[in-house]
Amino acid sequence: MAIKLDIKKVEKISKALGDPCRLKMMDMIKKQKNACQCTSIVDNLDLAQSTISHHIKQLIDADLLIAEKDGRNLKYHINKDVLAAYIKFLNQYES
Amino acid sequence: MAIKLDIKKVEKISKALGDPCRLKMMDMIKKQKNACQCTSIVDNLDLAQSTISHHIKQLIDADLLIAEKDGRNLKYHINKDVLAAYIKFLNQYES
DNA sequence: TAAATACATCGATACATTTCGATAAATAGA
DNA sequence: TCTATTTATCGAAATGTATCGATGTATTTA
Repeated sequence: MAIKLDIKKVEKISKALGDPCRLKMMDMIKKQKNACQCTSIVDNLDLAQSTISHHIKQLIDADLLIAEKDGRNLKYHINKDVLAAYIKFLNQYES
Repeated sequence: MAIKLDIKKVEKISKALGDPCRLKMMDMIKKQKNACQCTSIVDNLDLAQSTISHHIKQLIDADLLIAEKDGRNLKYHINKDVLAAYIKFLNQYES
């Protein structure tokens, strides 16, 4: 079933995507077959671990990422349903 | 020809869409057949004219809106090419 | 030409976000 | 159980954004 986003949610998703670090994270997670650990993000971006954690939280709060426990680590993957809903919302402006 | 967005541009567009006032403006402009004057936005949102002007500037700087002179007024309409390119960028994350 | 209208710009203030280091919490493995 | 590892949280400092009122600029119309 398709998700329907309200305007508040669209705002939150847009905000989450409006930062270079978070866009890079999305890229990394996508490239690593939609599963990526926080530690490997810390290794690849030149930011403190607490900062990365803060950014991930925002992507999760926007429902763009889903976290999944994997032993001691967390693996993240992209929430395609929400992304699709966001794209659908934007498509509205195209017609 | 299709527009290709770099990451900096994607960030800017996302940021522009990450504000409730600006989303409302996009809605208004869409509903008024993609052409809308600043004054009518001021009438509909409860914000000072200078604030509206500031928001419009950001949508224009992100190339989401195109301004067009219409006598003493400016008319705004949505830049569908840029919107399409933004959507295309996001689609990347879906596959 | 003068007045009115539409929009932009400026400076100030309030609010939000980014970033860090320090530290806490959870858990895997010795 | 103890230690090391992974992630989250907290408080503080720096930076960025939203908002306003006042004012500037351009243009239409009286």
